[in-house]
Amino acid sequence: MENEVKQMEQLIGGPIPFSRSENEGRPVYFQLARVIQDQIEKGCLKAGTRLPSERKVSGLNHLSLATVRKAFEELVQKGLIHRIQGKGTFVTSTSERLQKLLFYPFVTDFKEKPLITEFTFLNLKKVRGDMKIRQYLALEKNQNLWELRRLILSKSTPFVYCISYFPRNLFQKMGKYQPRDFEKEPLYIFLEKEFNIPTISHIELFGVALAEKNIATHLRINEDHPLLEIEKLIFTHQNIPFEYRKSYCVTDVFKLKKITSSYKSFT
Amino acid sequence: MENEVKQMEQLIGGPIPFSRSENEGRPVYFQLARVIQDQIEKGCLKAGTRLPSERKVSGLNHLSLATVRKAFEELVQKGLIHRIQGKGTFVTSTSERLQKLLFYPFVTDFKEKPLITEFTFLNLKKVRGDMKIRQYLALEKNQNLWELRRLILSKSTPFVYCISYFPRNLFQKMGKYQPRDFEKEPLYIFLEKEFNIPTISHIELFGVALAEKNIATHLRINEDHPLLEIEKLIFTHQNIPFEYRKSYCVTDVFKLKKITSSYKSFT
DNA sequence: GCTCATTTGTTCGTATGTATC
DNA sequence: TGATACATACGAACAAATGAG
Repeated sequence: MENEVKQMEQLIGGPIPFSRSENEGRPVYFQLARVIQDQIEKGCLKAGTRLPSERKVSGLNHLSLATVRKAFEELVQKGLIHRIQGKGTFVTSTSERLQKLLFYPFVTDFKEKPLITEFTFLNLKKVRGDMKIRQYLALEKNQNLWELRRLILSKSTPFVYCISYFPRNLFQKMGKYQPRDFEKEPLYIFLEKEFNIPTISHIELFGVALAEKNIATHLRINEDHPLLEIEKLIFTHQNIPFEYRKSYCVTDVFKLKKITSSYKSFT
Repeated sequence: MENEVKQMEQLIGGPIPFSRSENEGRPVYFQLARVIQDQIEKGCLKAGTRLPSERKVSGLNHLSLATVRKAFEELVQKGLIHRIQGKGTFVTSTSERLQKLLFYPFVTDFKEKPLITEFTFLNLKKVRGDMKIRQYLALEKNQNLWELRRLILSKSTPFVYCISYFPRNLFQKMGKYQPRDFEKEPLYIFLEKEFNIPTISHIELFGVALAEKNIATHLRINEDHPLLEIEKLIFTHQNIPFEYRKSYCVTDVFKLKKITSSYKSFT
């Protein structure tokens, strides 16, 4: 514990890499927030680690408490850190950040709770991938991909067939895991824990597709059955894409639910 | 201008309906924010109106500037108000809040910009509506609905068929508008301006449907063509639903795009 | 183009309350 | 109980943007 805090002091408690004379027009709190965010994005500050206290940062850097506070609040708003009264300030993990953001929230009706789902590992192999996918993931010529196929079930009934692609250079040791490892927790939690790649944002494209034979078999439906097709590109810090995913969903009974709010609701 | 501010002072610049002795454990800034939010939700403070300045609220209510500031910041985070240096603090309108939240952002690819779309009015009539819709919109027994049908086009090609339902009691004079009124701006802007009902949040259910004859004709496709079906329930303040919408989208060329971020990106 | 009053934005300092261990 | 850390609240000063004159 003591050791962790010591380490942080060197990073952001010590001399912060900006001087107040050449502050480039940006306010001090903004620059401080930037420096801390950089540490988090570079992976120096890992999920769960405690930052030094307001007072320490304020004292060591000759800043007002209010300034440090404002910098911290910036990062709280972004979901990068969270603060617990009496305990301290901590780097937020992907699972904490996405706790309420289910990737496959299927329901029968607006007011129903999402299905409880389980994943089944089907297949993991090395592939080159077609041009489109390689472009999405910004691959170099000599780089290859992992292709991961999974099935999502509810009460033992499969209803989503899911193909994921990952750049090999970011996930070199992915081949060493057991099928079980891909099934016991959401993938983005697995990826943060094992590869230190947090999930920050994603873009989805929704369309319709007809089931081809292989997929139809796994989903226990007829060939050419209409399916909800979702293409998803998933990003880590600094808008770097690390996964392209294609999902085929049976929506005869359950439908995919998305909630959008223009602002945080009152608590 | 002077008159507007005067009016506000009576509302939130005057004696605020809480006394510091019986503050119920909630912090002062929180109670102040709550009072202002109530005024906005009740419609007393309409979109675009200016609130009294920090100093005025602070002085008239014997509060610290920092306390008023924190209350205002709460409401800024929620998107209810926005502040402009040198000008003042203003109630945010729906169109400002949803400016970047397109309802039908269709694209050919992840990186492409959304299609420019136009709406065509098809039909508006009074209906009773089936049980399901009446439940969604929490209708009383004697209340009826408006049914609005529209077509969404891009470059004169129709690709979304859209049926909306509204409770008649909230939109009594809807029948008096011309088709043109439904076509010249997004519906949520029209509804805020004409009926003073801001759009705050919505829930969507995504599924697949086959085109029935009437819809297929309008969309210029074959019957039973597979379509992306979106059911949407739209809410105003205090989670009150005011529209149920069903959209049928042709996704052969363009796909619906959704962006999800676990936190605000840096600017 | 300039000045001045107004309004929000930033930064400093201080004190006290409250949760955690 | 005490030490630590965040949360709330107050007061003050100056910077920066805006708009009216």
